[in-house]
Amino acid sequence: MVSIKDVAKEAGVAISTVSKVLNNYPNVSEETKKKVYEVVDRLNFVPNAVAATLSSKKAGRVALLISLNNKTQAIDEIHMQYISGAIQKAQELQYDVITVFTSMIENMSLEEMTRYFAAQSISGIIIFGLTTKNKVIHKLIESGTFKIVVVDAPMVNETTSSVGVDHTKAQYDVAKKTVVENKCKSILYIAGRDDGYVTKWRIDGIKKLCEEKKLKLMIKYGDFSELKARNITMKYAKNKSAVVCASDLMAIGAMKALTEMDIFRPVCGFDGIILMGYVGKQMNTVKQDFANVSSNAMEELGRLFNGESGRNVVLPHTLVRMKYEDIIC
Amino acid sequence: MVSIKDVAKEAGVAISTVSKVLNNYPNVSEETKKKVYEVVDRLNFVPNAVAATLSSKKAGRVALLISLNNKTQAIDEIHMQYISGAIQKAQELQYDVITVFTSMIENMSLEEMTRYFAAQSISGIIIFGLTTKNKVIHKLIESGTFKIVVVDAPMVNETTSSVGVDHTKAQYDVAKKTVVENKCKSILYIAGRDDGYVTKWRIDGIKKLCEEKKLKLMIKYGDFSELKARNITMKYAKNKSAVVCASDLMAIGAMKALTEMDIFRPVCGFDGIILMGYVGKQMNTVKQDFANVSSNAMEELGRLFNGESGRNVVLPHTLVRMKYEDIIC
DNA sequence: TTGTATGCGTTATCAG
DNA sequence: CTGATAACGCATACAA
Repeated sequence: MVSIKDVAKEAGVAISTVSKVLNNYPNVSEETKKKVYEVVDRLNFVPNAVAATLSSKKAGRVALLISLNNKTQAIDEIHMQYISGAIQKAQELQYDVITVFTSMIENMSLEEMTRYFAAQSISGIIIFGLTTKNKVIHKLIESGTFKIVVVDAPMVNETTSSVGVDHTKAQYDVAKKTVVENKCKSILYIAGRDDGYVTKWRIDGIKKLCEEKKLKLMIKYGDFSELKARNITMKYAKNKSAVVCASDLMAIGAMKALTEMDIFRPVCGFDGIILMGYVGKQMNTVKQDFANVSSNAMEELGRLFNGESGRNVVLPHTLVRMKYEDIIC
Repeated sequence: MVSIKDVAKEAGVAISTVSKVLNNYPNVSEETKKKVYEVVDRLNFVPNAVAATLSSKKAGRVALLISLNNKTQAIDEIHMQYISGAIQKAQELQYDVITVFTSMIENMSLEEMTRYFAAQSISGIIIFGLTTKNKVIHKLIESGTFKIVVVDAPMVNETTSSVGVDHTKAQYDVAKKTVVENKCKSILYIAGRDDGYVTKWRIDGIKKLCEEKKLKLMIKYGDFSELKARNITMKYAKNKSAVVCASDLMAIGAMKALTEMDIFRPVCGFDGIILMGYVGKQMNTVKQDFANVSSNAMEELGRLFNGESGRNVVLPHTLVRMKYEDIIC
């Protein structure tokens, strides 16, 4: 294994000089730079990331904290996009990434959780799928021990940023399009889980629309469950003129129910997952670019690492109709 | 941050003693053990994994190498299962895990790739989705530099194990069931990509069945593409009595084509992905437990770390019919 | 501009 | 059975 020592010897300079060249320190002559780079190239040297993080005080290791609480694997697509987007950007920024599932740390106290991350020299964490119920993680965020970026949750402080689309506006937009297209008068809204931040935001969106358009609105909680959405639809959709759902999966459940009931009601979803293309009928949905979201989250973490303070980052969304022809390949 | 030094001081022993206690070295008195553990507990000490891997010579960091070449996100489910299964088991075995996508290393030479992993102190690699075309990775395997477990590819040597279901038998089983149920006489087989190892194995399976049952067999390569499977079906399915596909996605494409052609032919798939439940009609498919596969791969890597030599590990598969009622929740 | 020396938190090899 | 002490590979304050 060729180390920085070998490079130094071969180039006829000191270890520290090589280190300086590699880390772009200002006071190094062009000549030695060239010399060092030549040897680095020739010996095919890559600095040992483990040694670097041990030695350096500066941030560079980040943990992806992912909740796999939902049993349904149909949304694995979303997590996978999150992971690959984050890892891609991390490589660009030269950060190391470890992936952690909440199931691995769910019973820890704040102390234990802090140690757990500290033991891995983690300096930043990106949290996906945080609910209001997870108290320990909230404490972790408040503690300020780590730089944290939360996706789709309104946590912002000196060491914490939040990243995500504007769920209120997105829900408003997609519902409006559906309602206008079909001249609807009353809406059955199937919300997510009451412990989810996005749930509240999206409800705000649908409420705003209904006030503006003077539509009657009934809100039921479907817990992001396809089955519950199905049952709710069976029970309440008949005398409504549209079913607006807070997720694609619930929209699929609602649509299947309507088909069975043999009545037509426009349905719209939220997320833009590929699965939507397979269920036969088209519908409007909000398309989030999940890889882009987590890529942005990683960049935002970079800002925090550089000493800047937390903020709220809003990412764009688009409205789409997904049909089979679009997704087949 | 409490370190081993703090523990040593607090317990009134030497650093090395603490280390020995923590790593279960033989020659330590029960008394000092108890003393050390008490302090470890009280100070909530967790050894720094980064420092440990830098210092220790022993294997403990593994890379998950994942191909995301297919555009279709419908199979993200599979990758996600692979990842979570591997990480779960790794935590159990006290290994560190990093996730690497082939896109990040695809243009590297053997040298560069070796450095890349070495730079991260990687000692073991689990490879998913290897094709015959990736020459550099084959060289990496032959080099013996790392302990490697390959999923679904027949690479076995002193430092390499392979893990996966018996694809030949699985293809034979699922096709047989379909053929028998429907009393078929001739088969259109839509294979995967010709550079995939599983493709060859599965073809062996269908050939064996056709010989046994004296069925006429036509084989076409669908490249695991839903669209190609669709086109192949359109072109050749009419005068066959069943369509056997080497993947669920292709089976879905075939089924959609048959529906459009307004003819019925039994179709069977391979993989058992959730998506199958959404496409309306049921069909037979092979269910692989992907999380279990990668969990086993991680365990196998552990064996290699312990100095044992490579081998071929065959995991069980099951036959299922997936319908909507089974997957909704 | 370059080199020297020290430390990061462990593990491992000795000597005691 | 226990304790110094030298690595591990790199970063960095400080000296030259």
